[in-house]
Amino acid sequence: MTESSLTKNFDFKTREPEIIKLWEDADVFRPEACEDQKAPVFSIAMPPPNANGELHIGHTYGYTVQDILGRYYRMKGYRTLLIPGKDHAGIQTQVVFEKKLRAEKVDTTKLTTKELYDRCYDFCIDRAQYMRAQEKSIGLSADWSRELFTLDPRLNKIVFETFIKMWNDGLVYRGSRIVNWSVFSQTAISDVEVEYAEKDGHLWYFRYDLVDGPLPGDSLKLPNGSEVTIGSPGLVIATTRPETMLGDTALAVHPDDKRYQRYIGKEVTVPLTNRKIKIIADKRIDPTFGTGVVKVTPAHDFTDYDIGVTHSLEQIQVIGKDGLMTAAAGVDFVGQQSVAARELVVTKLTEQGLLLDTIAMRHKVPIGERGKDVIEPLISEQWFVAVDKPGNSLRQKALELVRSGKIAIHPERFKVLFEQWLENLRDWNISRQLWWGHRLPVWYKGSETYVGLEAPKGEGWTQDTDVFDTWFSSGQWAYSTAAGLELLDLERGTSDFFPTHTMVMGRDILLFWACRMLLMTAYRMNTIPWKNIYFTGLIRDEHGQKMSKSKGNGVEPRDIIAKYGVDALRMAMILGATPGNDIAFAERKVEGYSKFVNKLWNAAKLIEMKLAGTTPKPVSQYTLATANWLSTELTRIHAHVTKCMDNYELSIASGELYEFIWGTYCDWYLEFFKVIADTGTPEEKNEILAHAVDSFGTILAMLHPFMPFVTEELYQALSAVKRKPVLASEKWEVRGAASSEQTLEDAQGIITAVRSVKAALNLSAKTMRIAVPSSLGAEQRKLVSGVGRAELVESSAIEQSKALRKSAADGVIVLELEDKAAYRAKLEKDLVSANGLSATLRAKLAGDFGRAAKPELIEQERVRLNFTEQQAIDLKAELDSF
RNA sequence: GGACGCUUAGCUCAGUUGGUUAGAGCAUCUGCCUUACAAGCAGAGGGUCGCAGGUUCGAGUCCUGCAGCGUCCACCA
Repeated sequence: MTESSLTKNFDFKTREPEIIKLWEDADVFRPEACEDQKAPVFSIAMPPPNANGELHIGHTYGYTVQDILGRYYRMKGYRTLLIPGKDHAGIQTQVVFEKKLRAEKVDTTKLTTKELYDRCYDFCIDRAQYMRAQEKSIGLSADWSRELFTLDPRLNKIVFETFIKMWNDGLVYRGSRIVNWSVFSQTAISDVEVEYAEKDGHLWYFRYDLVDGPLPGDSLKLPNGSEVTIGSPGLVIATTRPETMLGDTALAVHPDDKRYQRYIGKEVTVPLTNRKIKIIADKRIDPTFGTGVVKVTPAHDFTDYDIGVTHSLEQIQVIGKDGLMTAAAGVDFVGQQSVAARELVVTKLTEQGLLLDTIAMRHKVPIGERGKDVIEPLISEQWFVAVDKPGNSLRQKALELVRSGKIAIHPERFKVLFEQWLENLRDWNISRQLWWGHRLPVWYKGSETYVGLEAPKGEGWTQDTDVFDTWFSSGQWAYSTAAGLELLDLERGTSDFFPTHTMVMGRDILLFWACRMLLMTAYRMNTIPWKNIYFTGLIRDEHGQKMSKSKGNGVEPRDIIAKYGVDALRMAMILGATPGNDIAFAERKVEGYSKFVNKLWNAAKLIEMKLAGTTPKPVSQYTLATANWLSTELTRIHAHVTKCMDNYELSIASGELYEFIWGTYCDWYLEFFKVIADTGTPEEKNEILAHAVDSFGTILAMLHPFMPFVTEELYQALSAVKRKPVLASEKWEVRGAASSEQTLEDAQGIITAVRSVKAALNLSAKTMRIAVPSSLGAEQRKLVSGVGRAELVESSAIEQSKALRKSAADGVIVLELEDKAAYRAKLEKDLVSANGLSATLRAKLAGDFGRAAKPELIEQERVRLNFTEQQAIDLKAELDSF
C-alpha cells in the first residue's frame, strides 16, 4: 500500500502559525473579498476587550462563538465583517496603570496629566498588540485592517458629537446629586460597578427628643425586651450608620403608621448638634423595620436623597470625598475617619443616655467592583444623562425598541432583563474624576458654560477635567465603529453594515453594556444597534465554580492551546454549551476533542492513501449504494446543521457533526469505502474515490467554522479536494448529491448482528461463516463479508448442530458456531427483551393511543410490533432447536 | 422581597414544535495491536429524567405547587 504523505498526527504547534499566515496572505477576511459585492452582509462589532492585560478564557470563548458565526456566514456567501477592537476601559485601566507605575517606582505626582495620559496610551497600544496576537492565534477571522481603539480619533469625534447633541437637546446636565463615591479611586462610579458585601455590624437604637416637650403615645418594645413610650420624651430610630446622624435633616415615618401619625409635622432635636428637624411622612418608609422611624440623611443615602428632594430637605454633607468627616459634622468630629466618628457618636449618645439598645446585625455594605474599597454615597457635582425627559424620554425609546421585537434575543428570556433595567433606570452619571478617558468637551469661564468640540474663542476658558464613563463611549460602539470606518453615514442612519447583524456578549455585561448600547443607539440613530444579540454564559471550572485567581482554578488559554491545539479548545467550549447558560470547563473535555481532531486527520490519511496521488474522474451519477446512502445522510445532516447555525444553536450543530463524522462517516462509511476501493471493479473504485473526495470535502467545509486549523490543513493537503486557495472561502454546500435515496440498513444490521454474537462469545478476530437472506444485493453482500469479517455461504452449507439463526435485515441470517450452546443465555435475554417490547406495543395500540394518535404514528407502531413479534417467534424457535 | 436559571448514568452535560424501551463524552467491564487512527475498533453494564400533583391517547419536554443549588435586580434606614 502507498504511504501517506501526511504526517502521523496533526502537528498543530508548528502548523497553526503557518495557517494563520496562509489566511492573511489570501486576504479573505474582508467583506470586499466576497465574490458577490451585492450579497447580504454579516457584521459584528466585536466587544472590545480591555487593553490593559491579556486574553483570558472568557474572551477566548466569546471570540470562538463570533468566529464560528463569521466563518459560517462567509462560507454561505455573505459579505462578512468582524470588526476587532480594544477598549480603553477608563477606571480599570487607570487603576492597573497606576499600580504598574508604583511598582516601577515612578513618582506620579511629578507627571502632568498629559504625560500620564500619553504613557498610558502607549501602554494600551502595547497591550493591544499583544492581545491581537492572541486573538489571531485562536483563529479569529477578523478584518485586522479595520481594528479600532475606543480612544481612536475617528471614534472620539463621534462620541463628543453625541454628547454635544445631547446637550443641545437638553438631555445632559450638570448638577449636584448623590452618587456612589469611591474614596480609593477618588471618582464617582456607576451603580452597576457597585457590589454589596455582607458584613457583621450593629443596629443602634437611639432617641430624638421632641422640641415642644413630651407627647406620650403607644408603647414600643425594643429588641432587648425593654419598653419605651413613644413621644416621651421623643422618638426612637434604628440605624446601622450612626455617624450620618450628624447630617440628619428630618425624621420620617410611614403616613399610615398609626403609632406616629400624631407626631407628623412636629420637631425634634438632633442629638449632639442641637439642630431642630421636622418629622415628615413618606410612603418609602417600611413601618416594620426597626421602630418604624427613620433618620433622613439626604447627603449620604440614595433613598434619603430622594425623600429629601420630595420634601425639600436641606442636604448636609458630613463625610467628604476624602472619606473624612467635614466641618459640618461639628468640631468634635471634623477630620475623623467615618468609622472612628461612628464609635464616637455611639459613645457620646451612651453618655447622654440616648442610646437605648444595640443589636448585632449582618448587613450589606457597598464595595467598588474595581478597587474593592468601601463606597460612600455622597453629593457631588457631576454630569448626568436625563433618561426620562418628558417629551424626549430615552428610556421610553429604548423600551419601545426592545418591545418591538426588532431584535432577536438569544436566549429570548433575557429580554425581560432589558426591560427591567430600563424601567428602573435613574439619570445616568457619566462624568468620572479620572485622567484616563475622553475628557468632557465642556469649557467654563466664570459662570458661563460652553459645550463644543473646541474651546470658544477668547481668553479665559478652561476645560472640565472630568472624563466620560467608559460605557458612554462603548455604548456607542455599534454605530461608532461602522461610522468611524466610513461604512455608515451617521446622517443617513442605516447602511449595509448598520445595524450590525449580530452582537455576541457575555451575559455578565448585559446590564453594563447591552442596555447602554441600546439606549445610546436609540438616541443617536433612532434604531436598533444589532438585529440579533446572543448571550454566552460564563466559563466555570469543571465543578461549576467561578474561576478566580485567589482560588487558583483559572485556565490559561495558551497553556491549553500548547497542549491540545486550538481546534480542540474551540470544540470543548462550544459543544455542550447552551446560550446564556454557564459552562463547566474541564481539561479532559479538550483532550477528548483533540482525539476528534486526530480522528479526522486519520480519515484524511486513509482517503489520501487510497487516492494514491491520483484524481478520480468526475462521476455525474452515483450508482453504488454506498455512495448514495452516505450522500443521502450527508444532505440530511447538512440541512440540519445549516438550520441550527441559522438559529445560533452552535452546540447542537457541532454535536451533530461530531456524531456524524465519527459514528457514521468513519465507523461505517470509511469501512465500506475500504472494501470497495480494495476489491471493486475499476469503475467502482473510481466512483467510490470520487465520492470520498466529494463527501470529505463537504465534511471539511462543514467542520471548518468549528475547527478551522485542522480542516484548512487537510484541505491544503488533499489536492483532489481543494477547489479554492483556502478552505475559509469555500462554499457552504453539499458536494455530490445522491442520485437516489438509499439505505444500507440491511448490511449494517447483519454486520452488527455478527459482531454482537462474536463479542458475546469472545470470537472477535475470527472470520465467521454465515448465510444471509437471498434478497440481499451483491454490493451489500460484499460489504457484509468485508466489514463484518464473514464468509458468505448457503445456509445448507452450515451443519444443523452449529447453525444459529438470528433475525437481521428483514429476514433471518444463519451463523456457524462451534459451540452454539454458549450463546443460549444471550438468546434468552433477547427473547425477554423482544417479548417486553411486544407487550408494551400491543398495550399501546390496544389502548387510547390506537384511537387518538395520528394515523401515521399508529401505522409506525404496528410495523414495529410486527417486527418484534416476528423476532420473538424466531428467537423462540431458535431456543427450541437447542 | 421580585425575577430568572439549573436539578437527566459515577462525573460533566446534550435532549431542537410532547411521540421508538431517554443520549454523548469521560469513567467502569469484556474482547481485539483487523495496514487510517491503541489518541483506535467491537461489544456490554449503568438512569423510577429533584419531589408531589395536573393536562394529554402519550410528559425529561407543557401547567401548578414544593425542595435544593446558583445568578441577577430591588431593599436593607
